[in-house]
Amino acid sequence: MPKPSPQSLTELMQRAHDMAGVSLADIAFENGINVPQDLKRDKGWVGQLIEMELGAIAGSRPEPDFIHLGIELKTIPIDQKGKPLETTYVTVAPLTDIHGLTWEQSVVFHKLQSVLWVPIEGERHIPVGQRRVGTPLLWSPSTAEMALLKQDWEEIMEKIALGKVDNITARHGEVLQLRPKAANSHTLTESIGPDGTIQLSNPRGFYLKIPFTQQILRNAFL
DNA sequence: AAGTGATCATAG
DNA sequence: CTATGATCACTT
Repeated sequence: MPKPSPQSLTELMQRAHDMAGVSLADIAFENGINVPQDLKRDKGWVGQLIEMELGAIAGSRPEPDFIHLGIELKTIPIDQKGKPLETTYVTVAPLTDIHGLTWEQSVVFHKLQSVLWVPIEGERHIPVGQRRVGTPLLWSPSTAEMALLKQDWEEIMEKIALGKVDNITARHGEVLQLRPKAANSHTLTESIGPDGTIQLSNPRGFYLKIPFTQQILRNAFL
């Protein structure tokens, strides 16, 4: 029995706050879900579990989790100090038909307009079921954060447009980086080649780097 | 230990 | 394959 989608921001935040301090095993039990021994083969398990508990719309549509509220849900694994353990995936990167695409039109821009961060204990020595949910945080980028994101996005997209996608590494970008996003390194998708024609490359995705998300969480709890 | 590149499951 | 949800695991 799926949970109904929250009808207001207030209701969503109320539900999110009610999860704080609760273990994943408890939340899984409530939803009739089994807890995996580890996340090696269940990498998206925590995210799916929280989506279910909060009543997010299921599916893999390229839309916000709470479309009617314009809010994107992101769980983020943290250590005991509250520091993120992993980078945060944002979206796949368009590698073709990007002529004239602006930052304001980009999927990254829209996805990060309003994000509900749900920190989850993520250290590997803690059994998955015993990991607890932290205090939720509704975030929208500040002017400064937005400027950093825009700058990185524009630099990365310019390289893609110039046919240099295969030369871009995760080192590019201060807060936003481009990394492989595929089943494996042999997966191919169309991209722009050095000569301007269509070629094949490993699909890429945009990720938020750890120091950036760490600041977001830190600012909220200071 | 941090950071980058690779990978896993599932829905459509 | 694309897009959703991310974490794994090797290199530095």
